This record gives sequence, C-alpha cells and structure tokens, in this order.
Amino acid sequence: MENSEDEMEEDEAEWTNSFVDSSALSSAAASASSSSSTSGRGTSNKPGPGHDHRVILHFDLDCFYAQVEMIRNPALREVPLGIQQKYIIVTCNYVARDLGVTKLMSVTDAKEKCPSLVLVRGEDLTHYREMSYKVTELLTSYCPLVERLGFDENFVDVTDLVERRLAEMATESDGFSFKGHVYGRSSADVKAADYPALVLGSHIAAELREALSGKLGLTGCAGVASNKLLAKLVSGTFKPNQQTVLLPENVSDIMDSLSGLRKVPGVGHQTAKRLQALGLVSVKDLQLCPLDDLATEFGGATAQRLKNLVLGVDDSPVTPSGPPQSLSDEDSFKKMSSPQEVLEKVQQLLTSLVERMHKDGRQPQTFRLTIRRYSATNKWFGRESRQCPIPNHVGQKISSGGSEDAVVLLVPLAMKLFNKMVDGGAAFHLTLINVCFSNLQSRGAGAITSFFTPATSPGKTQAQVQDGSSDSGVIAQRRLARKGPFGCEASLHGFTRKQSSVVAAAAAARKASCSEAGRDPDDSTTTSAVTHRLPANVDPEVFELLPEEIQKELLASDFALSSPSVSDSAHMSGNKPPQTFTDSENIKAAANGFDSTSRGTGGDVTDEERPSLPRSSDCEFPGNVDPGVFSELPPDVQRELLSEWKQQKPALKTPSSRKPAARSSTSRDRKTAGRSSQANNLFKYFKPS
DNA sequence: AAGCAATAG
DNA sequence: GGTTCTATTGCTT
Repeated sequence: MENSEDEMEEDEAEWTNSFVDSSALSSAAASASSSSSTSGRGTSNKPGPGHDHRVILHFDLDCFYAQVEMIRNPALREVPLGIQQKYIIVTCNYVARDLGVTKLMSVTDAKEKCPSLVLVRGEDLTHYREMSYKVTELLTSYCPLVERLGFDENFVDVTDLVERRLAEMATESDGFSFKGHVYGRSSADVKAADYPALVLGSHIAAELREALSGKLGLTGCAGVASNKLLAKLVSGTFKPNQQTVLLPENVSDIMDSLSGLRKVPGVGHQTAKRLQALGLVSVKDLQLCPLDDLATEFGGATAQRLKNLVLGVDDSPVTPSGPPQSLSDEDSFKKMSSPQEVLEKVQQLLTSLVERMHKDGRQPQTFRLTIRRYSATNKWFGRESRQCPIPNHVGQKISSGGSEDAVVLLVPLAMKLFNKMVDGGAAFHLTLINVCFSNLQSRGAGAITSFFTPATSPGKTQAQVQDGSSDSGVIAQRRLARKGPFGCEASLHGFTRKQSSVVAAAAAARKASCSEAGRDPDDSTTTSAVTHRLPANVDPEVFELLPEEIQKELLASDFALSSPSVSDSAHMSGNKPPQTFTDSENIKAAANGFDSTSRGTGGDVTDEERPSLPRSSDCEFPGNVDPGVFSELPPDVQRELLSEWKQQKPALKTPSSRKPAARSSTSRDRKTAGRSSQANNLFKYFKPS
C-alpha cells in the first residue's frame, strides 16, 4: 500500500538544473589528487601531537525528511510536523521538537504530547532519496571525494582544495578567521593563523552549506576536523544549522565529553555489550584498558581499531560512494501468513523496485528476497534471506523497459527463494518482506555489454595505483565500473564508444573469474525458473517469445491449477487445520509447488525440501519442553513453536560469552583505502529526468 | 557466491 | 533495545 506508484512529480525540477555551474570554488573537481593527501602516512598513524594534515568535513542535514516535506509544502513550516512510518514518528521539524516530540516516538505518544502535530506519511522514500542524491551530487561538483552515510549525511575530504588555496594565498592574514564555532573555545581566544588549513576548511564548509541552502533550500550542520570520526562528532555540537571546527588540542576534550562508549561512531550495541562485559563503560575506561586485554576478546585488529577510536584516531579514507550498490524495497506489517498474501506483496514490491531499477539504467545480476519472522517466545529479530543470479534475459527486460514482463519473470524466482526459507506445509508468520537487486552492472550501449557480464572480481585485482599510497583494488574497480560522464544520458541517446572502452578496460582489468555465471543465457536457473511455472509441454524459449498477455494467462492458470500435493501436510501433528477452505490454499500449494510440480522437466537446484511429508515425529519437542505444558498453550502459539523448532532455528545466542575469536595474526589491512583523483559523475541521480 | 551480523541514519 | 526503510561492509561457509 505504501509504495504506491506516485513516481514522478516534477515539482522539484527547479533545483535540479543548476548543478553544472559549480564555478564558484571549483577549480577543484577535475584536477585533484595524486601526491599530497596521503604522503606516506597511511600506515603510520600515531595520535600524537602531530600533523594529521587531512581536512575532513562532515555534513548532517537538519531533520531531513521533515525538511523535504516542508519544501514540498511550505505551509508545513509553521506547524509542528512529524514524519510517520507505520506507527512511529521517524523525525519531526523543530516546531514539533519544541513541543516535546522526539525522533522514534510512537504516534500515539506524540499525539498525546502534541495534539496539534501534523503528520505526513513517510514510508515511500522516493522524494527523500532523490533529494539525498542531489545533495551528494552538489557536494561532489565542488570536490570529488564525497562519501554518503545514510540519506542525510556526507563526508567530504577537502584536503587538496585547502592546499590549493593555501598555495595561492599570499601571507596576508588579514581578517583571517574561522567561520562558525570552534569547539571548546571562544573564537576570540584562538589565533586563526595557527590553523590555516582548518580555517580554510571552515570557509569551505560555510560555502558548501551556503550552496546547499541556495540551490536546494536545505539547512544543516557541518563539522571540520582532521578525520571522519572527529568531523562527525564535532558537527553535532551546535544544532541546528550551524558549523564547528575541532582543533587538534581539543581532541581529548570532545572524546571525553561522550557519555558512553555507545556514542563512539563504530561502536554499536553488540560491541558496547562486549565491552561492558569487560568492565568498560566510559571512553576513559577504554582508553586506559591494556591493548592485550582487548585483543583477547576482539582480536588484534579490532582491538587496535577500538583503541584508536576512543583516542580520536581514525585513518579511514573518505571513499566516494558513487551510485548505490544495491536497490531494495521492503514493507513491514503485523502479520502475513498466507502464500497468497506473500505472492501479492512480492509482486507489489517488485513492481516498484523494477521501475526504480529501470530508471537507474544499470542491470542487476543478483536478486535477494529477505523475510523477518514473528516469534512468540523470543522476540527474536532476525532476517533470513536467499539470493540467486538473475538470468540475463530477465535483467535485460528490467533495464530495457519491459517492466511488466520482468515482474512476471521475477515473481516466480522470488517464490522459489521464499520456498527455500519457509516450509510449505507449516504455518508461518512474517512481519517483513524485502526484495533487493544487487551486483549492478553498468552497461554501455547495446550488445557490447554482454561480453563483459561476468560478475565483478574478487580481491585479486591489483589495479596499480599511481600515487603509491594505499588503494585497494576494490576501490579502483568501483570507480572504473562506475558510469562514465553522462553515463545514463549517453546510453539512452545512443551510444558511447568512450564509455564502452572504459567498461572494457575495467572488464579486462578484472580477471573474468566468471565462466558459468553470466555467460550462458540459458543457464539452469533460467530454465528452472521458467519451467516451474509452465506446463511441462511448454518450451521456455518459446514461452519467452509469446505475447505478454498470453504469457500472463499461462502463468495465471499455472498458479490456479498446480498440484495440491503439499497441502495435506498442513494438518500435521493434529494442530488446527489452517484457516478456511478458500482458494488461498490452492495458491499456497501452487507457490509451494514450484519446485515439485514440474520436476519432470528440468534438473533442479534445490530439492532439499520435500523428501517426505512432515509427520508428527518430525516435530518433537526440544528436550527442555514439557509436553504437558505445551498442550496448555494457545493453539496459535503451539503452531508457531512447532514451526520454529521444525525449522531448526539456531540455538539462541547466549548473551554471556561471545566467541573468543583469537585471530591468527596476518590479516593486515583490508579495505584500506582509496584515494583517487577523477571527478565523479553521478549526474543521472540528479537529473530532473 | 551465499547468508548473516553489525553498524549506520 | 525496539519500532521504519533503507544501505554498506566484513565474517564465515
């Protein structure tokens, strides 16, 4: 319901055009790079009172979703506004905050606290996502090294820009002062001339915030510091719509100001719990903890990283995000327990996802379905997923406009994955479904693409890096695989020799580990996916050539008529027979039967299911369960417990001890960094299109 | 390559 | 710590 297809509203077109005139500070974009930035200091990074000469900016937009809605409807600026997703307020404007509304408050609490609160539904992220990429692209047009963090935050490495300004600056330090706040200092107290790089960083931050406001109408905070960790921490110190700089001598002040380890970016719930188990709760505790004690619990690399974090040391690079690596769509709900509903939801989600994918222009190589199951006993959270390759012809339908066809082909693929997770005969209770496309390949124009389809390579792609600093093959590959300038436009309007060569180079660079994966259009997955839905006498290849309407008819009849062989298993162990005798049972059987009904035709992948019907003996209780007690439980709960046990859900995690995980040394740097030089073009993400 | 955990907004 | 709707990275198999 929420992902209604309201797709394109052109109402924001006014902002979208003014991107390319980045004239202002922009000598930046094109040149950049090489030398400087990481001169030898990638590895030896001691916190010491030294020179971390990077200048990193962090931008954090003020209550982003609310801002987007207020732009769409300016009347909302004056009222308390909350953005609602399902039953919670995910964010709200400052008018609402002043009246006591907070983020992640339940809708009922919020209305109680603030009866005049105006609510806007925010389940459909389309507008937020579009604006989010406009922000990233605007920043990118000034400086190429922009890394996204969620929809509303961006890191920018402006080191090169600062150095260039520094070089072309005479020694006149007249009126040379910080823009915005200086953490822990009164600006009068600070001699700006002692911190020329940070001062220029604050000027750039101010200019970029000005650009965001002027061109996109958005306000937000900025932080200026020598690394990402510190930039992020300091950006939140004056809110909203302000900026602040952190001086090196105040690093320990800001770290010590954090109320607990959980506040350190990079320390999540699990890590915080493990630290607490070691008796560590404050930043100070961790700073003083011997490294070896930490290494015992976390392994050497993680131990060092955690230590560094609490000291304010972070050498992780600003890695340009580029276009997204996956597109997904999901919906949550209180309860979904029939295959019919699942089928419809999957179809609905796929319809909007395929549409988004089409607009993106790239071709997905893998598809993933994920679910979240309700569990009565435990409130156990946990998502399960299954994924599979997308047959080439299906991928082509997605990118080349045959959206309707693509959905028709993807739905059975999704149901096949669903059946790998959810046992046919057993009752189930889902609270979420997610569909995801990943492994997104840019395709140049036309046929060339198919020569390069094999999946992206693993880590062994040593793309040599000119600047000798650390730069992983993955990053280099990412950049190469990215759309060239005007990638999407160009591919829509004809062809791009240029881009093809880029793609070719990338393809050549990586190894083509490939083989079976993408090469053959009629691999087993393709065949099985289609044949499962088809009467045995229909050739899948022929099927593809049929008119869409005929295809749909065939598929529909397949659903309705599939063998009900599985449905008997529904009344296992004398439990409540499932619901009523509506045709939902038939649909369920059909959905469950993808793997079994048409098995004659194609060899098949799965077949781990269905060796025998579930008998009561399959449903024995775990040893710690008293059958007498069990029988007293509500039938509802009984069913859920049974299906849980049957699924062999993993032993519950003991909250106590974790895996020791003593790491066998080695495993040196991974992911490290990448720095690279060219301007990054994501124009397509911002075109008014 | 697949699946999941952890982290993030 | 969970609620929503995403998205990324790294570990493990």
